[in-house]
Amino acid sequence: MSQPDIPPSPWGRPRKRPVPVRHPLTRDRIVDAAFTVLDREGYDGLSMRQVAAELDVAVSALYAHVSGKDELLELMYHRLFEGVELPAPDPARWQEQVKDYMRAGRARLREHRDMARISMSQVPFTAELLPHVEQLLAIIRSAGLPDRVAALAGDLLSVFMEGFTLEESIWQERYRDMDEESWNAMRSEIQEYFASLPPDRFPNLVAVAGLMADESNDYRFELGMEIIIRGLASYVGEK
Amino acid sequence: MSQPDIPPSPWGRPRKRPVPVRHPLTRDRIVDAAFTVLDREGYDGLSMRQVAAELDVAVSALYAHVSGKDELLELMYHRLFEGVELPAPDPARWQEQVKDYMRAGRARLREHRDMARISMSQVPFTAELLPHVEQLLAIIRSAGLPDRVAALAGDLLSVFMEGFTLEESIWQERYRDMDEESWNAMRSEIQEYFASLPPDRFPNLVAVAGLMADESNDYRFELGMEIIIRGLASYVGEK
DNA sequence: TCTCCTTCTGAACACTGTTCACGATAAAGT
DNA sequence: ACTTTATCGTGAACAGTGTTCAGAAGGAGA
Repeated sequence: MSQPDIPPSPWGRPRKRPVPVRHPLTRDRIVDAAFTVLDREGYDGLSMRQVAAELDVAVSALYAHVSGKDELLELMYHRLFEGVELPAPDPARWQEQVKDYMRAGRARLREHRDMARISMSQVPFTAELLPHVEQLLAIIRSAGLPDRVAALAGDLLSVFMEGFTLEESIWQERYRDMDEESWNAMRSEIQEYFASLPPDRFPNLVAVAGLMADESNDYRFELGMEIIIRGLASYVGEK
Repeated sequence: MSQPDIPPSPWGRPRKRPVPVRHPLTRDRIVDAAFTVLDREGYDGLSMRQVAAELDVAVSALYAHVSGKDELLELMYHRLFEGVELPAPDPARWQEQVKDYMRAGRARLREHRDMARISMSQVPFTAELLPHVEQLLAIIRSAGLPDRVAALAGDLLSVFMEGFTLEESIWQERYRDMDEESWNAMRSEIQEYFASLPPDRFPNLVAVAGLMADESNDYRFELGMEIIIRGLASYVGEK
């Protein structure tokens, strides 16, 4: 089961040695608690002290298992990728496979409040994540894209997925403590606002006002993917 | 012209004081100081106290002009858009116009350290920014894209621009305090690292290793824009 | 000169991430 | 069984954060 170790990336931050603990505090338990706090308090309320409190433990105890908050965030980010299945590349279905990869990513980001914010400040090039990068790259390269496009496509797709989900979650967070009623009021207010802009100065915004305040994020995400993939597909066969 | 300081005699009444408030605090001066601090200390070092110190003023003075740090960040974000020229849409050149818009955005983000991080957590839908959104939308709609695509295109393009620049700046920041030499060492190390991955498990990463560690960010940005625009262009005429 | 009013100050509050000398505790050695 | 030893967790402290608020300073108007 144990594969040969992937050498640690030179830019990754040095880890604390994984000391086998008999009992309680482990990195995993800390990460679990961190997610609990994140979901309850949001990103701005995610503090080492809150995590420690969640575990009924002194703050300083955390630092024996985790080098600091940065590493904790990194570990949370890694959680995102745990247990995702990586299908074998099927050149005939590369577009659908890419979309599935993106959909899965967005879904996982949405599982935890403010997760997109954490994800955005991480660079997915640590050793643990290489298999996923490799897999996406495999799917894209199997489609017959030129290497210079393939090398960028992963970034492009990830940036869209994370950025889109981040924007989604910012809106969501902004109206977090609003009841259904005032949220609907707000929505129609926004729509009215766009529609009521001076049409001579904002003709285009007014024209698409209905579409912009439309809340079908799923559709918008699908369309965004389709646009990018069409762009990628236009390079198939090029050198 | 300031006079040389005479130490106050301990028995005398406290003199009226050192910093004459020649011209008063304004939002603009505060934002200026914030940028100075940002460039010197980075995002994590951008604190209200540092900004106040930059202006030789007590922290609490800031709160008379700015509701809090959030608003300060928003004002900084608005600065980004000040003085950008908005060309009249020319349907024949829409692709180049979109690219120019993106290039300008990236350039402005790169003018200040960590600016991409600030930008990423802002949603460009405040009243001051509407003309810019309108303008980009005008260019896109002039190209003959269906409205549902046009309504998303602005988001898609912005997300790419900001996300790309953010990733750029994360790398840049990570190796901020490195001299030229150790940075080159690091670069070849990274390239070696990718090339030295077990080829049976990471055939695709190994294959494009050279391209990934390639540092021509400008080229990658151009290519990314081209991909998205090709995707958009594929919708021209569709309904 | 006296009052009003705006602008700025100083101190305080409740937090934050991180470090470190110190105890408790359980395993290992005798 | 008793002692040693090493590890894990504690509590307190440090230096910093955003924000608030009573009050002082200074100029304008009466």
